[in-house]
Amino acid sequence: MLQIHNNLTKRKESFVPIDPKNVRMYVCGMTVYDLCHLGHARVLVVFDVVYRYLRQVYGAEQVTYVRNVTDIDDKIIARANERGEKINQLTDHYIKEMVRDADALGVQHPDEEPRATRHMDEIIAMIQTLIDKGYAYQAGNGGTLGDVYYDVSHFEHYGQLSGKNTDDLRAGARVEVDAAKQDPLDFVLWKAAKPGEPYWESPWGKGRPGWHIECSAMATCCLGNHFDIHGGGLDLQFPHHENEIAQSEAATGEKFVNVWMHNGFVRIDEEKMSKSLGNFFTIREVLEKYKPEVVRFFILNSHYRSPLNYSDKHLDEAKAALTTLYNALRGVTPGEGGDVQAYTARFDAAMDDDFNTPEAIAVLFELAREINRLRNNDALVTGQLAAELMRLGRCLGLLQKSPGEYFEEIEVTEQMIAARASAGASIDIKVIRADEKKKIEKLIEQRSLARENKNWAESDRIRDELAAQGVVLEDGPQGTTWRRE
RNA sequence: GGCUGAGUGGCAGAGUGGCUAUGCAGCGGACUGCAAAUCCGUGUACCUCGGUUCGACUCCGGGCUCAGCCUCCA
Repeated sequence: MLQIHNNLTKRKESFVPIDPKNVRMYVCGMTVYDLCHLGHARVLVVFDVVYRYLRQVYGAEQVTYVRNVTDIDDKIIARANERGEKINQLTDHYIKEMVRDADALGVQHPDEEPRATRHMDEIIAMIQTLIDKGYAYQAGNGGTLGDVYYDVSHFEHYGQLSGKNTDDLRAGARVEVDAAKQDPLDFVLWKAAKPGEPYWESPWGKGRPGWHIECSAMATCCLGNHFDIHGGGLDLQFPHHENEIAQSEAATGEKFVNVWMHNGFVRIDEEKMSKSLGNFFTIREVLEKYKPEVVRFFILNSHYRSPLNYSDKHLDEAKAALTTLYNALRGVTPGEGGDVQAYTARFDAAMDDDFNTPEAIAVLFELAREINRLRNNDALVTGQLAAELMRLGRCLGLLQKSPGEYFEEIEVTEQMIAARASAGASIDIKVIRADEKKKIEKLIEQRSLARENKNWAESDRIRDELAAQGVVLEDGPQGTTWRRE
């Protein structure tokens, strides 16, 4: 049975869906004013795997995954102003870029991707409900008329998720005191628009939502007042998720979420990667050096709640490990059936244990070794094991390409295209790839001829020539195979 | 200061009250024209000090160290 570490109770618990016919999960997605960095990649990949596994357990049609986009906030306004763009020009652009990155990483699309600006009615309605129920107030003297705040003192369970109590929070020197707030812990639900700022009409005048309310509104709108899983990066635990609980439960009078999941940080040199520290890598930058599947493997080779240290060395290791896995699949024709239960069971047991992907990956390597042991003796069983390896890999979003695709695919650069264009050759990427492949295979043929004649010098020369292009040759009983490094 | 989480072999990273994680790198062997890939074999690993126990890396307590949250951040 699936066990999940619930951050609300700080314990691993058996996962019992509210409705097994409709398991519902909401994950806080991006605020779209810049390219996604590796921290975002981790959220995308981790919850993609959660989604895939839930679909496997409960059925593909029985899971609803919602990942929102926050497309209005102070940083977006600031960035749009810097660039002299309209905010939706900016946000549309970065949403596209985000989708590109997510697709590259093999992240499946959520069932819904609501945007804050398209749920303004629900947001305003929820704020109104909070005011009506006495959980929110308009700023009085000293505040900007039209600001609406959430009254934390009215919400009994405030601090449960983050393990904080309101007295400690008030005592903390870092809580900024704002004259408009009745209590320093109160947070803004609706911000009055300053001149020149984008705004929506509301009962409190022109303005925009505060940071947390949009998630409460979108989550309850898409998934109902009470749903199963809410996820996001650990840095959202406080105050964002704490405030979401306060808003949602006060407004609906129902429990908001059963299970809270937070993935750990990506670190660089033992320090959190973050925008404020400026020590982040964008997904785009990393994908210039490593295949997306390598990045995905790197992320999943650590448990989602552990810190993940980024370095080229670790990515190189991930690449080597993935190569081993794909090597096992080479030259094998997958076949159904066979006695693979032991592997399935161990893999599922690992996933059932709070999505223990490193343990699940270990099972993949054991399959690979067994395939390599048997490949020259038992084609039938080898094929069955290979099919199992790919099937388990699918649950992690790994090993879904053919080994040929994985090893032979070349990066077609702008320069290559330009060079070919000026030479009058086709600039169709498929044609370029085919041409490159032909060139390599021609050289391999020449080398095979040399080897038949025991002309080792020529044979090695060709091998070195290809190696210089990043092509590795492997001589086997069935001839020579090649792969790109 | 308050509150979390973590400290495992050369590196990365799971896990368990007594029994092989796994990967990368290393070493020895097989295979190979040589390689590569692969297979076989190989490494006195569990921060520290006490306690519980027949037995603890694994449970409990103290200490040390690291990271994070308490302010925007996935």
